[in-house]
Amino acid sequence: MSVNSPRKPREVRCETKDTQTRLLNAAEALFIDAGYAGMSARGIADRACVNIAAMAYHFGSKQGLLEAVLIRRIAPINTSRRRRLEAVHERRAESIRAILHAFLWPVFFNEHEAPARRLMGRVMTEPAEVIEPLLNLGFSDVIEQFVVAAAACFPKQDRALIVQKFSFVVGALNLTVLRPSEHIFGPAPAAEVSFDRLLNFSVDGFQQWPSLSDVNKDMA
Amino acid sequence: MSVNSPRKPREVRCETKDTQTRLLNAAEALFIDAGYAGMSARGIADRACVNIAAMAYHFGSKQGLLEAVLIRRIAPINTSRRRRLEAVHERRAESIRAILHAFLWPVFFNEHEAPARRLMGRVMTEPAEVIEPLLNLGFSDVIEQFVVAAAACFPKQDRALIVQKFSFVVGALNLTVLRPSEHIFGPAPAAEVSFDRLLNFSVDGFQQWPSLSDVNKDMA
DNA sequence: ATTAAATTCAAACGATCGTTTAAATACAAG
DNA sequence: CTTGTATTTAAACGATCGTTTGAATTTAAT
Repeated sequence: MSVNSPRKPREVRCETKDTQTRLLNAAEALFIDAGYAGMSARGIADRACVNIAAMAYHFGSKQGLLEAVLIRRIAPINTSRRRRLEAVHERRAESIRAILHAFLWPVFFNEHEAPARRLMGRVMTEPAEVIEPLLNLGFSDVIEQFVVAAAACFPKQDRALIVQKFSFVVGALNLTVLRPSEHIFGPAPAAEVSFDRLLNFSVDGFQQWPSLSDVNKDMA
Repeated sequence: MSVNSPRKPREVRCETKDTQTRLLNAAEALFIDAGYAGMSARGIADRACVNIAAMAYHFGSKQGLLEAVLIRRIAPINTSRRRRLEAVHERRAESIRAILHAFLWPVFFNEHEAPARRLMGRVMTEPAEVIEPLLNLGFSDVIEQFVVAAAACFPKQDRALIVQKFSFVVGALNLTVLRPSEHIFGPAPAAEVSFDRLLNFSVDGFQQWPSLSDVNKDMA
């Protein structure tokens, strides 16, 4: 069965970085492809060219390694999100576009680009017990701050509506960066293109636009 | 470790339906929670109150059981999507709202409601090798038809832009129905509420609204 | 060179994985 | 009841799982 096929032999020679970094990179790649349950300790060790026991020595356990993988990528993204949101507040430029820009930008443009993007997409789809420890690291706090900022832009809209609209943005972001099935939507556009499109789409979705009939009335 | 904790004992008595249905229901529930790699044959058998060998007898393999699970829920949804899109064409009412309505409605409102919704959300996040056999069952064909219909609504927009906007809708839909982390966005609203909000959000995102500055210019 | 700490290693642990086998049971038709 | 088919069962298969052990090796400081 293809799904349970034995591990493929590594096609590329191993990296030259230190053991911990090689473990982090290998675990990251396998987690992105197969999720937590689908990545095996031996698969990680093989890809990282380290002994199977190195994982326990450096990270305590498979779960500990995953947490280190997630923190390495997601903590910088969330830090960047916080800083950008603060900057928006400082220049009193709290438009929904500026807020969503601050939320989306760090995912598409950061020092680790693609791996960080796909990690961000994968982690949200994992079972609750896998990501629960991560959520306690300030992930939901950042979301909360952005929801508050977005709600301030639309004082007439229900708070619950704002929350759900924000979840729509997160969902669209997830599928965009994870790209689980290029068979369906084709190859991913450049990050700059996807970012612009997603930002425009999200801003328009957040806006409470007049209905089309009203617009036509105004035209008349 | 909580992630690798032993299977919890079933708290509810087993269903009274036939073996195949019990297997399908059990596999569906475990797949929704943990994905393909995270659901075990013995966990399925335990939950369905059947012998471990029953899975191979009735469905050939774990993979065969998963395919049956997916077909049972997703085929009706896609059939409904096709019918509704055809109806839109027949009454010559091809607005983006009507098209997205036809696409989203069958996910929120069908005879199996919540299980079908969450299955739909989970399957899109699985590794490619897991869902590949499913995609050959007309899944991507349906998407393609809707993309064509949506593109016809906006002849001035790039086809690639339409495709990506549609992927945004699918992503927002996925997170809405999967709800991997209620810790972040709180409990899910009623299906009717989520459907309305997602439809409005998606329609507005698809529209090529004038920029805010242009609107203000028109107001002046 | 000697010592001590840090790291890597081969090997094995018990547990669980998906799957298979062959016997036991249930069931329907003659 | 008898026969034959359909289904369920207990038991075991080899493979892989995450983790642990203790010795070998490397590294750095004296």
